Amino acid sequence: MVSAENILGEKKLRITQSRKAVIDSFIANRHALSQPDLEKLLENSCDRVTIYRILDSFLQHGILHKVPDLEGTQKYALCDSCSDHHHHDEHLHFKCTVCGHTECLDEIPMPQINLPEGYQVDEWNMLLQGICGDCEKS
Amino acid sequence: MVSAENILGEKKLRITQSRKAVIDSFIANRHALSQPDLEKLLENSCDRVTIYRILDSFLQHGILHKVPDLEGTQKYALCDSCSDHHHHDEHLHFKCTVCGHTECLDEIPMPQINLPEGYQVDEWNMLLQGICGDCEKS
DNA sequence: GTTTATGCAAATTCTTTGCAATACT
DNA sequence: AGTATTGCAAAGAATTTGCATAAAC
Repeated sequence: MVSAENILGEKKLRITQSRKAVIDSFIANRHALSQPDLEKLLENSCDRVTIYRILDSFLQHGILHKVPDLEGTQKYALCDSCSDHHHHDEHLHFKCTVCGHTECLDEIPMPQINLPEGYQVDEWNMLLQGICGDCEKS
Repeated sequence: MVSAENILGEKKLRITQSRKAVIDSFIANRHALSQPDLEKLLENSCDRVTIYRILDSFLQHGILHKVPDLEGTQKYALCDSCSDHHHHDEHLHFKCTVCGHTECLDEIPMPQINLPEGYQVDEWNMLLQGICGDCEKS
């Protein structure tokens, strides 16, 4: 089981209340969160600006990765196997148009793609949109 | 050859200076553009707010589609075969980390993906990032 | 005690809305 | 002429920066 302390300790980052609160939000809500989402969740425990800075720092240290979205505001999710400055989030993202949540589908392999000559790919991101298993039942 | 007048005529939209200017920007720059990009390109020919409204209208009429991006500001590109209210942009997007441009790779087929039971997909978007053919040469 | 992170204030950028004036058919 | 689009003003979000205070090691 991942804990905020574990994650911060591994990355040799100071264990602060704000950082723990941000990580705990991602653990509790299993879907991707934006800065405004976090601001609402944490309005009593930490400042708006602090959240921006924590998100930046977590991106750099491979604790969070960016999640593609077509709504304008950037979303983030916990990394599974990212190292500093290099992300290895080769997985799919699924956004449900009913509940609005975006989840990482880690277990599904990324498909093979043949690019034209001369293209060099470092990172790839995929966003599927539709109705998730939970929402379809209701 | 596509022209702004053709596109607007087909969609039965009024042919205005601003709309032509927006479409011409997309034709001239072959990569995806954001509202701020357009605002710079068109600062003498049309108003900031007008650009937002044109982008909305073009999305609805299938003239433009959203392009996934991890930088926060939404990007748009010309649709190839979209109809009103339903987009068929099942193609890849490639963002070059050197020149910063995102292009549509229409000729590459979207790979097949097997989702878990109960997921229903309406739309899918893919963003590859790396170095494009042009930038790699230099 | 030293260093790093946080909070607050303020500025900047991005986006939306209302309404009167203008341009299009 | 009639209708749809635009421009302007202004408000509301989202994001960034600087600096003094507070928390972590």
